Amino acid sequence: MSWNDERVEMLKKMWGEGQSASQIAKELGGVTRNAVIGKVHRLGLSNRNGTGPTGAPAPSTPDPKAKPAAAKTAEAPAPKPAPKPAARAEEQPEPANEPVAVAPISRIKAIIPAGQPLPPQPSANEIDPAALAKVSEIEKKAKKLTLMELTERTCKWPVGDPATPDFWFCGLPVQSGKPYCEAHVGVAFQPMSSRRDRKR
DNA sequence: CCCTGATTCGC
DNA sequence: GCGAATCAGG
Repeated sequence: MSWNDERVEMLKKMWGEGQSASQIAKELGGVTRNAVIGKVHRLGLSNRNGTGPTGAPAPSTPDPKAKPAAAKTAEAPAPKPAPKPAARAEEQPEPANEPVAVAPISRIKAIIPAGQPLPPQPSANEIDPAALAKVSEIEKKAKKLTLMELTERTCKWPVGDPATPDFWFCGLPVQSGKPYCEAHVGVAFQPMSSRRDRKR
């Protein structure tokens, strides 16, 4: 594979979106994250600075400080949080286990940082009691990861209100293929039969 | 252990 | 120019 225009554009786009090199590599295919990083550097966009619009690329400070290695990645996406998920009283975004397209895991990181609604919130409601019990139990063991700590193999089940400090992601090992751990898969993927219309 | 980006250097 | 190996860190 080579860096044709399309691929470079994709790279630029995703990098600009804050995607990690490994994710970009996966998306592009045929390259490793090293290749992506190498390309990023060659393109001169290693620093996720929006190149100065006024042609002022704001070159790194000519700081003669001896310490070329490890340039702390000081990124501050700081999205605008505040969306009250509780507003979702009417809708019930719980995915069933059929043609449901839960958040594609490769996109989840791209979506969340953008201040978008989070994955299926367990509106503890209408869910198999057994599964629920299981959840509350494993939540004690949850690793309580932050957004940045999530990976393809950590449960992305959100717990709490994003607007409060008591917000975290489950983080337990995911069930192969799914975005959630076993317990959360249990409540997220309800058989259509069990979540029958209870009102709707 | 999982992951991140940064750098080096032979190709 | 490319990217694997390596490094430095979370």
